[in-house]
Amino acid sequence: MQSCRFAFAVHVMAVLASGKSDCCPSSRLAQTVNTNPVVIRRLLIELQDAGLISTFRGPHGGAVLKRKPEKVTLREIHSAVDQGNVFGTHPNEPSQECPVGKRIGKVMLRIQNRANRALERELEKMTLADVLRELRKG
Amino acid sequence: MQSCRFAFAVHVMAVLASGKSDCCPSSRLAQTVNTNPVVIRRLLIELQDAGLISTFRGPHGGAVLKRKPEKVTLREIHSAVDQGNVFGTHPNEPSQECPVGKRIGKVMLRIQNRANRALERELEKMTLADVLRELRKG
DNA sequence: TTAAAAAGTAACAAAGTCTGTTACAAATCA
DNA sequence: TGATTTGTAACAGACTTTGTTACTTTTTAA
Repeated sequence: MQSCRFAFAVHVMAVLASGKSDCCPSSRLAQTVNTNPVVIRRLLIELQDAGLISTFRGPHGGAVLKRKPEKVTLREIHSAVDQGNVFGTHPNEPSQECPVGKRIGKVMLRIQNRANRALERELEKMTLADVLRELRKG
Repeated sequence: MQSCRFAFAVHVMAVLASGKSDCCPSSRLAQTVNTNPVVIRRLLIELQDAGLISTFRGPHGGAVLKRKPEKVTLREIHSAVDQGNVFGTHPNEPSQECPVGKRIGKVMLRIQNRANRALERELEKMTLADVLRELRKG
């Protein structure tokens, strides 16, 4: 299966950005995403490490955005929660006796890098503010 | 983990393209990729369905390219063996009571489509002939 | 006609990943 | 001091992926 962490993260960030409340606890985020609070907290840690949010403990604690939605790109959210490879590589080393097998690894790495960067470029074009606009449009 | 099918498929196509032999059996392909012949045969079926190769049974059977390497893009190879979503969506339906949860699905679909298309555009720029050139360069 | 070689296919095992869950420790506030 | 919330560890269940075995079907050639 594919990971849904990016979808969860965009959802969480959108809720925080449309925030009527200052601090949103993981329990509330979990309700709207429809998952377990621990799943959300694990996400929040990654978003926090990426500098996108802050979290606070204790009563009235929770998560808040550190930046305005216009200043948060989807690339930042993506790279915060998803390790960045679009597709996988050979799990076992190919035959070093075959001229293709001997060098395919390096070539695949270049292809991977180009694919990763293309994805990042596209995600860089979209901000959390764009997501909010789309949400309002319906 | 991520699927390595695309890497395997590019490897296989490169071997077929650099083909000293007309027909390459799955057993030989499996050797250079370093995996099991059945894994290769499953790939070959998908490449065949995509119109990129032909396979033949019986002695001296195996796989052959149907087109010249210059006419095969990496996008074609990719879409032949990888279902085309860069990242996953919510496994459980989000809360329909939350204004974000209610509409995030559609918005994520648009984001997904843009990401998928960006990846395809990049892979479309590279052909199997480019891969062969890179392999020779080292 | 028969034997050998190859793809096609089904069934299953093993490993890994991912989400979800429970439980508890640490921190914070009233 | 007690309530609330994050942080964190441990584990279960489901799913995906690769690899493996075994068998059928097709094809070639002796």
